[in-house]
Amino acid sequence: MAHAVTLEALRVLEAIEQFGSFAAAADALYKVPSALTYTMKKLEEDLGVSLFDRSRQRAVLTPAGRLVLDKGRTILDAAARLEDSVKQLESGWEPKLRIARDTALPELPLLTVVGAFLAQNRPVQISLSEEAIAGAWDALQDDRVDLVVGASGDLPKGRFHTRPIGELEFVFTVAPTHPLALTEGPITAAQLREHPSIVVADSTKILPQRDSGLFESRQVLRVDNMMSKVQALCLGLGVGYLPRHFVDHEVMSGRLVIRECELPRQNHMSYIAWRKDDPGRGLSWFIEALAAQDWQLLKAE
Amino acid sequence: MAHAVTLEALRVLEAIEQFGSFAAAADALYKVPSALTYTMKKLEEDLGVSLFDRSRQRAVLTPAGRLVLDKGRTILDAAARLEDSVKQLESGWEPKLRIARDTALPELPLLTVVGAFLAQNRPVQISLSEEAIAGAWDALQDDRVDLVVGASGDLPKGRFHTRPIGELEFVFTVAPTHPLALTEGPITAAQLREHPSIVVADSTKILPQRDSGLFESRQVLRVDNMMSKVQALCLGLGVGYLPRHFVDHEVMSGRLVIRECELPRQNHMSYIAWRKDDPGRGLSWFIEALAAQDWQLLKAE
DNA sequence: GGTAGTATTTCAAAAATATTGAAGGCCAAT
DNA sequence: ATTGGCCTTCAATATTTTTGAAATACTACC
Repeated sequence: MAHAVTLEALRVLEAIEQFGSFAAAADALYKVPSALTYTMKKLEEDLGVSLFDRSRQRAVLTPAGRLVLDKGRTILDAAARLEDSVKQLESGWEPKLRIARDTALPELPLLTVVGAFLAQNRPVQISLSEEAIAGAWDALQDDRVDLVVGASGDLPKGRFHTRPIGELEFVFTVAPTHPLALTEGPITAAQLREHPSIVVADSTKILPQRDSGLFESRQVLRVDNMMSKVQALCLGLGVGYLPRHFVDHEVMSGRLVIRECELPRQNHMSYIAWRKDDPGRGLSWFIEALAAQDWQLLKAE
Repeated sequence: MAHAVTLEALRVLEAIEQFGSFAAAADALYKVPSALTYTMKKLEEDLGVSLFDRSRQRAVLTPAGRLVLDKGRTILDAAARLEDSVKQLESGWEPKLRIARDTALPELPLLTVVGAFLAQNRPVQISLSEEAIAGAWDALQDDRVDLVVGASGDLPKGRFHTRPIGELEFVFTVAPTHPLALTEGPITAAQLREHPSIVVADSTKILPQRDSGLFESRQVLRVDNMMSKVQALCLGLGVGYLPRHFVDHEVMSGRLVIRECELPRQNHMSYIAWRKDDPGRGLSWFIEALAAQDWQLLKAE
């Protein structure tokens, strides 16, 4: 057979893995188990590999099966997106719009904009997700999202369009109960090393951990989003820089104090970014709306 | 119908576009034209769009058809690679290995290594291509190649493994007949502006042109590889920096002269780079062989 | 350790889908 | 106008997929 794999076979494979058995998958697909057996047998035969270990009752994926499943998923994804693109071509509205927010940005402004969009009752499904550090770029890169809010850092421009939305300002904070809350003068690098620091880890799965807090601390606690970092700081588990807009409220309520630190953290420009495909009407609307939104950052330009 | 597209339909679509007509595609696919009509009709029906404009004798793609074709191609590609990965899983040898060389690197060392590989008679098809500037990274990114030799510049590390192979040294050259060949002292920025410069353009399709020669010249001639640049320089069409190893031979034969220039061009480190998938035995072999090869660069480290 | 229950496969029959070839229409070039 | 090439339609045919019943094998539970 010239070409082994079919989307149908990949779908069946995915369902089997997802539902845990041929029988369950057959139910979900409104088919009969033997139909799945047939499809999988054929795929195995055509690929010349066995995809399942059938030595026991419950069929379990072989490494080859896992490989085909993993790569197959991205193919199925791409196929689904193809269908979406076609729909977009008709109305101009994309059926789905996936938006990621960098964890350093406040959630409220985004939700406000999303609310305004939903009120228009467009045929566009919105998905929101949160990314940290380079994760936002990666998500865009890998076509896991269509629009990123708050991406920053060394931007892999070129394949993306970007638009600055403001500058993130970081302040060094500790809990009022923390030893470093009471010391005199700016906190030194030496003092820092004496205390754990809280760091938001890169949400990228692929990257070797690259951290946002850069100082070398005796111990580092990694969390995967900014709210966790705020919590950890408030509890006095460690010290670290926070975006200013996160801090104000906590300082007011006495849960955190701002200190000066010898190792300053650069401000960085925050962007919205999207892929250089032709944007649907939904994406275009969001770009404008998000750019006009107040993100509680230092003014852009 | 739940899911419209099938790989088979995409293949047919691609063949029709490639061979220019239903009839020719049918021939190529060893089918009869009406079979293709049937497949395409079904795809159109399922997608709810017409893919061909049939108002005239020869069916021609509609914009929707073009869209499906373009996106479909990458899906077909991915499917083909899936099958290759499965084969790789058995023997360890990947069926195909696509290697890109940055145009700033000499071709000979690569060909030497490739020769040594071919002599081993492995079941691996090698494809070579040439990229300029960021094109190499993009090719890797987009999965158009598996291994890049000579990538440099701000490297989007993280999702790639890299290994330095040496430092590229650039020297400013002009033809002996060129007016700037005879001036006194280092060439100034002002003098530069008086003459066209030859620039290797980014081979990336997506990026807005980003050039490797950075000075502002009155006029810029863009070429897409280093050999063209050498030719253009030898002909005295303009001036520009060249990697040293390209220059030696031309200087010996009197076709170029080296001048000093006020706007120096930084050396940059050259890398081999590959994706962080599990490498096949072919890729592993090449990584070692290429790293051990003498690239006529300044020594790495 | 037997047994009921569940999971998968096998197989032949039935259903659905794809392919074929002949016929027809239409365009374009001679 | 005529001819030849290109695409579609349609009914017949071939192929592929689905089904359900029976067979086999494993698990877990008494």
